[in-house]
Amino acid sequence: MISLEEVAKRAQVSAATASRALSRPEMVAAQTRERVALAARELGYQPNVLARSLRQQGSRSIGLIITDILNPFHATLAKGVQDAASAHEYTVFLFNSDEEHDKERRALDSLRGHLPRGLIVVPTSRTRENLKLVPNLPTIELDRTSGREDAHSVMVDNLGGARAAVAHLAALGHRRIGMVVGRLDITTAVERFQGYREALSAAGIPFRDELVLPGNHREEDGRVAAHALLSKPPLERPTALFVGNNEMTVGAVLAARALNLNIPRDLSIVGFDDSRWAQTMQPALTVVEQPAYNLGLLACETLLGLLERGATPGPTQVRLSARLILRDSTASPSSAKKLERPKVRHQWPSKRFPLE
Amino acid sequence: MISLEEVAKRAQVSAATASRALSRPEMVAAQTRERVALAARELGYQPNVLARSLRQQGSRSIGLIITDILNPFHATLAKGVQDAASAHEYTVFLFNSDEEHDKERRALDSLRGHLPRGLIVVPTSRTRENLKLVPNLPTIELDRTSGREDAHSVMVDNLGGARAAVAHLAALGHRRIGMVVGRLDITTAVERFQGYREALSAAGIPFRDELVLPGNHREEDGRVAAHALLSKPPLERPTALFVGNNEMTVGAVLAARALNLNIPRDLSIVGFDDSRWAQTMQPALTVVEQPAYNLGLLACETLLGLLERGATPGPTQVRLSARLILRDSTASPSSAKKLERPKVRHQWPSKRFPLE
DNA sequence: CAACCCAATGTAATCGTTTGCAAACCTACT
DNA sequence: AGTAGGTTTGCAAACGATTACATTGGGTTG
Repeated sequence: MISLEEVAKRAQVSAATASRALSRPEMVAAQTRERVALAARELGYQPNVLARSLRQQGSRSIGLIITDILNPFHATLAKGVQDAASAHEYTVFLFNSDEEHDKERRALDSLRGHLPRGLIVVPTSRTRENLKLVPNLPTIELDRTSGREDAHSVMVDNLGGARAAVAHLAALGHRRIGMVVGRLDITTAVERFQGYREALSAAGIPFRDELVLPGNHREEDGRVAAHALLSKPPLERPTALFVGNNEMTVGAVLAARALNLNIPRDLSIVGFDDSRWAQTMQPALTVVEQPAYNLGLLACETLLGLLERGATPGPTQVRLSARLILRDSTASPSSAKKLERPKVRHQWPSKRFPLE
Repeated sequence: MISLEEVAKRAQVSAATASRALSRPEMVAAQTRERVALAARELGYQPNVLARSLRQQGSRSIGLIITDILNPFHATLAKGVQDAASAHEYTVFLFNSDEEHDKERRALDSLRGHLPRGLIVVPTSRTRENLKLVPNLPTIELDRTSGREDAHSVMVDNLGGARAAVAHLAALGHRRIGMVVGRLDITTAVERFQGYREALSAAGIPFRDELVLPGNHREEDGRVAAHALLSKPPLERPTALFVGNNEMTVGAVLAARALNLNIPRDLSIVGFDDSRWAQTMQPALTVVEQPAYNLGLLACETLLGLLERGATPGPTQVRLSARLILRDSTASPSSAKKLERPKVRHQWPSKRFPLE
C-alpha cells in the first residue's frame, strides 16, 4: 500500500501538506495542490481508512443489521441502504441477526470495534436491551420498532396497508375474512392485525377470534395456520384470507391447493409484501406492496442527515405508505359462484370439502 | 469507548501487559491474566479493530463482491460466505458490482483502504483488469471465473448440470430442444451452452443454430428470446426449452403463457437455478439446482485456509455438482399429445400460432 | 522602513494497539 | 553468595493519517 508519506515525498512536501492538499484543498496553494494530486494519481494512492478513522475517532461507515438476507424484502432494504450510503461515500457493515438476540448482540459487539458513525437496525424483540451495548450511537430503526418512544424510525404504514387489503375483501362482499397473523412481539404484525380489525369494524363485520391464527413467519407456519382455518365446515370456513407476511402466504396458497380450494373462486387471498412468485403464480396474487428499496434508501438518508446536520429536537419518524395491488387472487364470493357456473366441468363435484 | 489503557490501569499493569494478557495469554502470569480479564469484563472493553488492524497491517476481514444482492442466488452465496466468516471471527465487507466494471472498480478501491486479508469475488467480464488494483491480495473467484488459469475458484459443475437437463429432455423424446443462453462473456453461460451441445450430441441430435438465442440474463431478455423461438411454425418450433438462468426462465414461462402454450403439454421447460417461484408456480418447474449456500461457505473456508495455512503450490479449484430436480414442467412430447386428446375443449383450435 | 498580518508550510503530537527489546525479578545451581 | 537461565513485565517505537501549533516568508500599511 502506498502511504501518504510516499506521496508527500514525490510531491516534495511534508505529509501534513499532502494530507491537507487532498482533504482540505482550500488550505493549500493551488500549485502545491496540483503537485500532490498528480503524485497521488501517479502512485495510485488510496488513503488508509483505518489510520484515518483511528485518528478521527470514527470511520466513514455505518452498521446495518437486518434479520435475514435471504428474505427478498430484507435484501431490498439492504440494497437501498447501500446505494444511499455509497452515494455519500460511506461503507456499510452488513450483519444478519437471523431473528436471534444472541446473533444480534454479537453483531453489535463486532460492529462496535469498527467505530461506525451510525446504525440502522431491523429490531428483534430484544433489541432494546442489546442497544445498550452501543450507547450514544445514532440509530435508526427500520421496518419495525423496538418500542422506544424516542427512537428514530423509518417504517411502512402497516395499519393502512392492512386496512386497504381487508377493506377490499369486505367490499367484494366477503363476510368471513380470516387472517394469518405474525408473531405479536413484532410490531409490524401487531399493526397489520390492528388494520385488519379496524377494516372489519369499518365494514360492520364483527371480529371473530376463531378466524385468526398466529404463525411464526415461515412458510410452514402459514401452511399449518391456513390449513386449520380452511378445514372448517363450509359455513364457518373463511371465504377470504389476509396473510400477514410473504413467506406465510406461500404456505397459505399451498394449503388451499392441498384442500382443492380454487383461488379465487372458493377462496380469496391477499398477501402482505409483493414478490416474484406472487407475480408469476397463477392466479397472480393480490398483495399489499411495500416500498422496500425506498425504505432502505430513506433510512440511510435520514441517518446521514442526522450525522451531518446534527440531531433535531424530536425523533424523526417516517412512514411510507403501502399500496394494494389488485391481481387475480381476489374475487367477490357471489360473483365467483356465478363465474363458476359456465365452467361445467367440476373436478370434485360431490365432495369438495373432504374434512367436512 | 473503553481503551486498553484504561483496562491496564484498573488491573494495575502496563498497556503492553494488558494486551498480551488478552491476546497471547501464555506470555503472562496466570494471576495477572486473571486481573486483566476481570478488569476488561468489568469495563466492557471491546478492542478497537482499527488500531489493531493498523498496527498489524491487516484487519481480520475479507471482501466479498457479488453482482447483485437482489438475486436470491447471490444473496445465498453471501449468506454462506458470511456464516463461514463469522464462525472464524472474520468480518465481511459486502459490495455489489451490479455487473458493472466501474462499480466493481470502485468497490475494490474502497475495499483496499480497509486492508482486508483476502477477497472473494463473483467476476464480471473485466474483473481480470480490475484485480490489478489489489495486487497480491489472496483472491477466490466464486461461481464464475475471470479466465486467469492460476486463480483459485469455487464453482458449480455447469457443464454437468446442463448436460443432465438436456439429456433428460432428450430421453423424454424431444428432438427439437431450444436454448436461451446467457451472455457468452460470462463463463457460466459458456459452460451451460457447452453442456447443452454435448448432451445433444450424445443423444444423436444435430445441433441447430437457429434453436439457440442469447439473452442478457434479465427476465425481459428471456421473454423476448423465448417468444422468438416459440413463434416459429409448429414443425420448426422447439418442443422443449432449456433456459440458462433463473430470471430468464421467468420470462420464458411468461412467453409460453402469452402464446397459449401449455406447459408441459405443448412445451417442456427446464431452468437453471432453483427458486421459490419455480417451486410454487404451476406446473412446478423442473430445474437444475445449484448448491449456492455451500458454494459460498466453501469459498470462504478455502480462502481462510489459504490465509492461515499458506498457499498451496497450485491453485485450489473446486467444483460442486448441480442436481437436476424433476418436477412437472417436463413431459414426453408424444405422451403429452396423448394427454391432450381427452381435453376436448381447445381454446384456440384453428390459429394457435398467430405469427405463423 | 518597521510593524504587522495572513497565507502556506512544516513539526510534532495524537488516535489505540501490538511487539522488539531491555529491565527486573525469581529460581536454582555451583 | 554469585551467576546463569528463565519468566514476567515495562518502555518505547511503530502503523498512517489528521491537526494544533509553530514557523516562514511575502505583502501591506502607517
